[in-house]
Amino acid sequence: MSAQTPSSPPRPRPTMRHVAALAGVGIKTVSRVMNGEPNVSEATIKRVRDAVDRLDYELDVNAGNLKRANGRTLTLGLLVSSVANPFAGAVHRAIEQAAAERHTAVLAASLDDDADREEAIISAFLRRRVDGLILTTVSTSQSYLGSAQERGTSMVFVDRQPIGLAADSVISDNRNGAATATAHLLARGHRRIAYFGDRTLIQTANERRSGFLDELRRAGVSALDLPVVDDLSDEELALEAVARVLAGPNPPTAIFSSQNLVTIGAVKALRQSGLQHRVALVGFDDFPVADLLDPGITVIAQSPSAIGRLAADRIFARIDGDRSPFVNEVVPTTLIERGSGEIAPDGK
Amino acid sequence: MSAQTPSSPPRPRPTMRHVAALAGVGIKTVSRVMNGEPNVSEATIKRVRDAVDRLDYELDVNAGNLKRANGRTLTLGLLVSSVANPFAGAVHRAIEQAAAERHTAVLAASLDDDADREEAIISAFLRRRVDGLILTTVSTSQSYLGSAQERGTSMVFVDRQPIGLAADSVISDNRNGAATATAHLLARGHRRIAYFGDRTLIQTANERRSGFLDELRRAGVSALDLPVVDDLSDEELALEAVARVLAGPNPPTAIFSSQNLVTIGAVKALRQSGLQHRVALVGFDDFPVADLLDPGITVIAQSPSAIGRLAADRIFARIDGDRSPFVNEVVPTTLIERGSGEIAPDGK
DNA sequence: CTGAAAGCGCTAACAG
DNA sequence: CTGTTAGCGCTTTCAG
Repeated sequence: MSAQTPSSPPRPRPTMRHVAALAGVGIKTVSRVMNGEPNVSEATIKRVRDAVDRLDYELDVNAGNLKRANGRTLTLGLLVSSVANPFAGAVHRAIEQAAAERHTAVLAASLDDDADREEAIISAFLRRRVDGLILTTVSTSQSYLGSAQERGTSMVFVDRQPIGLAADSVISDNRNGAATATAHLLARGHRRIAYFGDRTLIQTANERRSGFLDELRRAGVSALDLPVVDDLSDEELALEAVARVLAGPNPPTAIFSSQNLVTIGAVKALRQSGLQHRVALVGFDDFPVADLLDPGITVIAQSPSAIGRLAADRIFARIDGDRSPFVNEVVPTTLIERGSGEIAPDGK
Repeated sequence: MSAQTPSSPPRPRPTMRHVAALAGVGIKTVSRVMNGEPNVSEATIKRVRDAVDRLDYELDVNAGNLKRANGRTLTLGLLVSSVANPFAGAVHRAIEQAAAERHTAVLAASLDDDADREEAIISAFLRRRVDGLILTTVSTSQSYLGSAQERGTSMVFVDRQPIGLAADSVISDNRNGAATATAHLLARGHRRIAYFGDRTLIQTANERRSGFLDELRRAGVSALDLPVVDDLSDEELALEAVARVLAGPNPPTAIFSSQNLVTIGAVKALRQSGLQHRVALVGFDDFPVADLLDPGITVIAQSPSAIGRLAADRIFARIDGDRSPFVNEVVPTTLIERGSGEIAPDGK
């Protein structure tokens, strides 16, 4: 056990030369052993290993990649809305798992829907020469990534499609998911359905809104006089907006909320008005213990881990040289009935 | 907008030499401009900038760090139980925020409480020459980190204290938090309190268990015949264990659950037995919408973002050369009353 | 204010 | 099977 105080000047870090000297071999032989290359005798391997252990030597991968032929850094850059967000966490987890199998490390960063920081964060990844980029972007164009792409940095967009750039992407079936939610409410007889959505600058929010409106049109229900509220960026705003609509004239018999925090805000507003068992609610995106609420919350669940896995598979295929045309993979959503979405227009 | 198919052989990436040639200056001048060093005329700066823009040049920080005096990679390695876990996500977020202010990137990895992978993951960080390590470990000794520490890799342990190694750490006040929860139940008159805990190999689980037992002792309540169940590693196991205890002879009038998933398992078990309004429950660690359940779940809340911020502050202080003695920072917990913990022994 | 030379730690290409 | 030489892209040192 070391002292209770940090060791003063750090002890110098051994290099391959030190290992080579101690083992009495050439530096290239050490390199061979460290990288598991063939053509080294068992005896030599052992001598090198011993020297490595004695010195506690750790290979410097950054130095190696400088000269290495393919220039791979075995590092991925992941940009998500926020690493604290459960959806992003699940995506991250799946990517990390796939990356670990390839001895690849993951740099993660949060964008917080701040378009101004997007380019700076990605630039930081690029300066580190990541092999690939997995991105959830918010700015209005990703064309600035064109040259990085041409230089061999693979990239796949997650939960977003790139704008002004051709690239792979993996997204939830936002439009159909929202349509399914809407159809579910229509099937129960609802005609007065309110929509509460996230910021319209976010692509997925727009898609979900479109899915909602599509389905109404398909059913021949005019959306003209239905409450449609956008830009609900947090629970607080959502609660207020839903409460206002519920208290207004001609209140809706059902609600479709396009995002997690909006759904929770809606639940709170319904409770405050005592309407949680009389007004139907379907939310987009599942959340923990949604089944333990009263009523249980019916949701359109996404598959974040499937999205992460697909994104990882895609990027590694590209890194491995796949030159097939870009694809947009659409991951289906699932309707989970838990009670809130099955309330009839008359509150039964 | 580029083509719908990836560009065939990647176009070569420009280096400083290319920029220097195009700008008609020496390579060192480009270096000065890219790093914001002084002693370059405005005119020269502009010519370099123009060349950089024309070529879309990005500095290679890995190459630079090779020769750079302090050898800083501006990279941190973060090891958590799982990046998909909300506690870890909040810690990560806070660390990332502090890191961004210092232009430092964060490599994140999940350990999944698998002691065998711990050393391998950390070794991967070390091979990338991270400036610092922020770690949630599970193995029985971290003495293998001694040499990395002596060589100047800063490290702080989060949610854990290192074993066999002296280093900084930042943890929740697990023991007092658990004692507070127990005292809260004792104060309501409960004497028959059951404990349900996570795997005992996890340090925090042990601390919480100790806090529970401490407080009983302090109150003169024997824990000998109280139900104490450990090693509940998931919701399913917790549900079964709680259900079994509730159905057994002499069931408890109150429950203390030492972790998130255990708490949720307990909630489900109580519901299944219809006892959610008759048996008190206090859980360690808060979770989303705990206030929307019926009853609301009383918890001992941690401050993951405070923990992350403190850990980041600590590691950056060390990276900046702070040589003061190692400290263990203990972050207080907060009791949040929501109903489930305020049920009296007679179910009122 | 600017640039040439040396070399960071490693791997590629070769020669033995 | 092993070692030597060159040089990855950059920063340092030092001379202009």
